[in-house]
Amino acid sequence: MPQIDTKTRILDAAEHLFARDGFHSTSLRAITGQAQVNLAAVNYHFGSKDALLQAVFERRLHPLNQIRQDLLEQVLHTARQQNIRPRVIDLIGSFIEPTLAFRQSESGAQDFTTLVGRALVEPDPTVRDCFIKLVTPLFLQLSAALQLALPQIPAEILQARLQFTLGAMGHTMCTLGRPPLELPGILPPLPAEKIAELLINYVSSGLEAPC
Amino acid sequence: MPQIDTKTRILDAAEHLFARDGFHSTSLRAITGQAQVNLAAVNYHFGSKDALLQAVFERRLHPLNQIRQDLLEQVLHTARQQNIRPRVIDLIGSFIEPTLAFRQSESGAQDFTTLVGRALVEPDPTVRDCFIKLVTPLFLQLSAALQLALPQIPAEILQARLQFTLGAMGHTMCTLGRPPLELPGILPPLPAEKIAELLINYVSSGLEAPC
DNA sequence: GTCTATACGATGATAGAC
DNA sequence: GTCTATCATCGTATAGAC
Repeated sequence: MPQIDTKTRILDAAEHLFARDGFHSTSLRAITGQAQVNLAAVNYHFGSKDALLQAVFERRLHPLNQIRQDLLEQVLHTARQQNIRPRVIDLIGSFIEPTLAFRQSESGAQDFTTLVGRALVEPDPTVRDCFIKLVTPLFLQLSAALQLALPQIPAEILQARLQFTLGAMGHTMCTLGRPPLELPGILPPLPAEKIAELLINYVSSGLEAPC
Repeated sequence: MPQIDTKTRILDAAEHLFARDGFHSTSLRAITGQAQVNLAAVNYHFGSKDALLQAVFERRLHPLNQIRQDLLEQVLHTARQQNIRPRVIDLIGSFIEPTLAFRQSESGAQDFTTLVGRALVEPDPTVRDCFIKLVTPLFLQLSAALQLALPQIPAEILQARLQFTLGAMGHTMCTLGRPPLELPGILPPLPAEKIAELLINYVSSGLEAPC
């Protein structure tokens, strides 16, 4: 009798191996081997390898996006009440801070951020689209909120800047555990909370820059 | 008789397939098949699959880094002559603009930027280290130059911000060709030159932000 | 419902004859 | 250098035990 149920064991193993080796380089046999379950269990519980990938994304993203969305709406609500524009730093904070907190708390979350980093640069639609469609709704909300906070910035410029932000954030999250550039002349890495604070500061400044 | 020599055909095919499918998911057979050369030719010309990857990186990075370094030294030289601090926007421009120009000009450069994007998030040292060691010298020079331009920023903060910059830049370069988020509510993408200008503006602002 | 054992067809790696 | 026979491994499907 396993302590953890089969579905979870498969998800944990898949998350780890997809992050470490990439989706296409990871075989179902490697996953079921690590999870100590039968090969066919993947097909039984998830239907296919693609569906398993989607389940790996959903398990983490659904609760995380819920938190981010709640925070975002809270920021917007407060601003509306006070009849002022929301602050960029608060909007961005509602997006970045839960991500960081989540990454620190849950075991396997580090693997997950690596997987997200991979998905962001993946040209193959199997992996990329699977991730993109889960974050797009929230991303559009954030985009609209930032447009509200920065009405003087043209929409297409703001959108480009949001892409830069996504890149900075994704890269930071998925390389947080590792040494930044493993070579001499590099200072020891800062603690994750400090990095998050610096990142929010950095991207806020970039988003608000005069055109 | 081929119009292009065997080594180049292998490099072109490897660059394309490594970018599209990832290093580990690309077989030598796929490469030699696309290049229309014999399977053994890879081992003859490059020695191994790993060495081929390194050659793919070097072919693009050596000339590109040379240009970036020349530009960087030119910016530093001008500042020294005028006895003023170099401007962040010029330093960052010397790093980003040649990359963009190169990406636009050379065929296959788009594949290459995708490959770089992959290398930046790759946990496996085979791919990652191979790339990192080729960009580190220039990266350290840029880091030192920015420290000169921004003496009021503590070194460890500047270093974190440089990592954010690397993330924003890497992500931008490797997703330039694709639609940013392929869903409704998204505006048509801007031309690459405009994106580069916005990116330089964005990261400069982020780097210079008050602590 | 859950899980296991096993099989299938496809694809790719490997090594030895030519 | 090339071709080919052989073998390993892939994702998926199915039959049946608990």
